[in-house]
Amino acid sequence: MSYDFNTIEAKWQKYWAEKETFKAQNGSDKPKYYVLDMFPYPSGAGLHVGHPLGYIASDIYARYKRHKGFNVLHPQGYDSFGLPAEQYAIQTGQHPAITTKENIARYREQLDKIGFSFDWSREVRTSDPKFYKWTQWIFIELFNSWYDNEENKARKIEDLKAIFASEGNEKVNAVCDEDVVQFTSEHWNNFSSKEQQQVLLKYRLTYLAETEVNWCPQLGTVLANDEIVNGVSERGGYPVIRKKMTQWSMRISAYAQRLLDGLETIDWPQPLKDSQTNWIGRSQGASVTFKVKDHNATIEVFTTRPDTIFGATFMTLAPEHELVQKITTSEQKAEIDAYIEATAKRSERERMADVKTISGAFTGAYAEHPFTKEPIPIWIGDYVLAGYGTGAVMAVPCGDQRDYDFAKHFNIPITNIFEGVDISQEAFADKENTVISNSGFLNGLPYKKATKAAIYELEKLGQGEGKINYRLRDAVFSRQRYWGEPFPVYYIDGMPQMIDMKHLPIELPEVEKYLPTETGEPPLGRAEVWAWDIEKNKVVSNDLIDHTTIFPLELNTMPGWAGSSYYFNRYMDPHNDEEIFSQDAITYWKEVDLYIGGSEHATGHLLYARFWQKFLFDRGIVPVDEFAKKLINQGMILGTSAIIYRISGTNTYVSKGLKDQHETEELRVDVGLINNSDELNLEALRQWQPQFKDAEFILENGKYIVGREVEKMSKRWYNVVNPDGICEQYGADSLRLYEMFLGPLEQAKPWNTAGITGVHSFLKKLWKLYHNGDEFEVLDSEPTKDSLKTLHKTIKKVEDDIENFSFNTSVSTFMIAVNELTAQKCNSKTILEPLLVLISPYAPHIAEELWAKLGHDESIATATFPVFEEKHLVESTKRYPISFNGKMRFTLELSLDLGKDEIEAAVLAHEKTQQQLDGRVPKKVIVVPGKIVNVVG
RNA sequence: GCUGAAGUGGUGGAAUUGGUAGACACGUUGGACUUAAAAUCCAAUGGCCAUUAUGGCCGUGCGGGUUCAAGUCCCGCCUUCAGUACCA
Repeated sequence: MSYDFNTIEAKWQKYWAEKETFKAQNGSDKPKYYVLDMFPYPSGAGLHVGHPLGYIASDIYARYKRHKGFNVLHPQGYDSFGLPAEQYAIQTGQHPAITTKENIARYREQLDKIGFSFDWSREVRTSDPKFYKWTQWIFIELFNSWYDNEENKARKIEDLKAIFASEGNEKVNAVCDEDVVQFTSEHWNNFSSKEQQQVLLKYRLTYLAETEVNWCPQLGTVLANDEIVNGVSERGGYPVIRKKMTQWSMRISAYAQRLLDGLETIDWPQPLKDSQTNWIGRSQGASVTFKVKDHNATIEVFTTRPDTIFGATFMTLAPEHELVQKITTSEQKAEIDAYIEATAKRSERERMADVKTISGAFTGAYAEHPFTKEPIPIWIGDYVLAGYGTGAVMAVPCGDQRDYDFAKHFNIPITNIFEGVDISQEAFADKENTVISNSGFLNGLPYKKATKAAIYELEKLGQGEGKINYRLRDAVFSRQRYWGEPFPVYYIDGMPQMIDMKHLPIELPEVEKYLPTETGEPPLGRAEVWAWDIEKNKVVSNDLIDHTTIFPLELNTMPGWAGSSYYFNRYMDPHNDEEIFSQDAITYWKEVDLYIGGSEHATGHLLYARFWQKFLFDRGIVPVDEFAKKLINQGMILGTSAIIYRISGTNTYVSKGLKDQHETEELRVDVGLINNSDELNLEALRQWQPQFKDAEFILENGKYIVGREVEKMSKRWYNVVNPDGICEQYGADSLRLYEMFLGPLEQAKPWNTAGITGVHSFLKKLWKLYHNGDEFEVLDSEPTKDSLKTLHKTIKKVEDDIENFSFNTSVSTFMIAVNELTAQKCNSKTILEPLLVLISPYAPHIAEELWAKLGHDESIATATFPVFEEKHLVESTKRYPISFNGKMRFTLELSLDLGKDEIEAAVLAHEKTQQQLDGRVPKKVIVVPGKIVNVVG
């Protein structure tokens, strides 16, 4: 019987599904282990071979952990809200729910063919109302919370109301909007309900605010910072402009420090941690308040170098700074207005691309230096960003290159406050080697002491304090889209009201078109039934809005990251309609032990998910404040495009080796048209696209050889390889092994279908090992010492490899083992049975088949991982470290079972006499001039 | 510019962490089997030189250094990829 992988794989996939082999129980005597993949967005294009890489790795680990006696949770689901389905709906009128459902069905079919051990009974979809009920619930919880800096955690808004009612807000140390004014309990109690709501909104963890947002006109929506790449939208590459809008925001800035601190406690890749650290952007310094001369106004700046305050010879405000209009003198007004207009016109992208050009304008106003009381001219310039710090800087040209360049450009005086430093060419920014001079009370002090002293003096004046500033901004949470979670929010008198939890979910209404309305409202503005009846507690028709009992509902939807910020917890108890998850479930599973996914989510999903987890922790809903202990970023699998060379102006194509003789242009063709040796199938090409029907070819040695280029797998380059075809031709086990064999999990690597024959023939050899001719035959015979050695060597290596996520090398180990066992003609059950368990995480189908043939009724998934016994390896070479002449240290590799002293003596003896060692002679002794370095037995 | 990772045969990649560099596989070449092809099996395969046993020299981006011993450690360069960018 030959290795009929198609039949075997279909059989076992059906078996696993029917027997629910991989269904996880909430609770067990075994220790728990939670292995999670980043759930996919089901796009219309289906899976290519790059997608399953991480899933295969996590599946191997999950299956391994089951063999090791763990109760493993390994779920899968779909991140099914998103822009592509909506764009498709706009173009075709097809409801996104239908497109999404179809795409999911296709994904599932493809995933099933690869033989994953997912517990599909726990599947979640973010676009399923049963799921987004809980997304809405978390939103409400955030709305009903505030961040207490004293306790350093989120607390219920009820607590805050109680504090306001009894003592006002004077003593409250909370993360809140900057414009809150102080009030007493008496004030509070006399506020109208609306006034109270307005005040509370400034404290809530999700709040409504007029914010300047990244507006993308082409997409008709607001984008978060991480959805913008190089000043254009990540999806589609459209321009993005700044615009003021009333939006929901998430007060993630409250968690900036804890998000940083938490990184210390989790085992995530350093590059990923670095980019989160960078994104949060903590900088320590001071805030300094400058009085504006002749105005009742002050300018607050943030600086990391308060020690250089005596070097401040001017100030620069961002053009958008609110004080600009107020302080600009009439003589300077025209110039300032012109400059502001010019900068506003420049897109974010132009501003970024053009950082070299120095521009700015003088307001005519002066600030007063806190210590010298000298006047300091106030300028505006677009190198100061409105969105960072206070949107204003004290410019110290001698210590900051940008200030220096600005000063030179506008002929502003530069004062040198550094001892023994030449600043005639450039600014001096080396903190560590700074000695301050020309700076009053700071003279002679180094950076650290000067900083301390400056802050101390500023505090005395009441014009500054030490401060930590973060780059991390609150996250805008509104999207002007249809295909997202609706907010559980209606408005009374312009103030947002939460819909009671028991009426959730608020389901998406039907609309006839998925575009924004003519008046610029989000698509939900088109819904005819989208108003809230507070008496009936249900969504009713818009016509009925009377602002007495029926009120308008929020028209925005939530962003893509809403559902993905907690889905990992929902898998623990996915069908619970009463709670987001039971406390039993979350107490048992706690957190994700291993999370595998792409590094592109570093500053998006992975940051927001950590934020929500910390919030849920503060509110006692989850037991740990980091959701994933260990995370691995799998590398991208790249495509190997095929290139043909057209002679310019003709329909003649020249083979790669001859292309230099002609003037050619490159065209990419489908990689499916290429055989294993880069030869193009001309007939298939002619049929592929009409333009090649009458093409002519200049061949070399009778063949057309294509050029190859490694690049991202994409339909555009015709280099996409579909896993279905691979499964059909070589089997899922081959696909799984090959994806691992390609290279280290975390590294980007090119796909080349040709190489799969290596792992495929390994599987055929493995199959043969269990067969005598056509008959299955495994005997109860005593294993040979060599076979035991092979087995235990393999156990050791594979176990180490899996623990270190170095799956590529264990595939090689299997190959070596099978080759050795074949050469040993091993047919002993003692060897062949545990070997299957080792291989089963990688190639589960063939392992199940052979396992069943060995007479097991239960799935191999229930088998125990074989135990490594060192005694079987003692016959092999062994390393002995010895010292020699008291100084040199050697490692001797011998197949002799000798003691340390004997070896030392033996080596000395051998070196001198080349005589026998204890009756046995090492095969080879490597000698470097006069000294033995290595002995190989 | 800054941060991080990495440079090993024709290719993907190994190397027990300082101890025989190139495991394993692809590809290539030769051979066996076959009418033929596919499949399968065997052999060779870093470079140069020598050779009808065996052998020698050079080799892990470049230049130095430490060491009996360096792909691995140290110093200085070069290149590539990824992230980030007027962050005060």
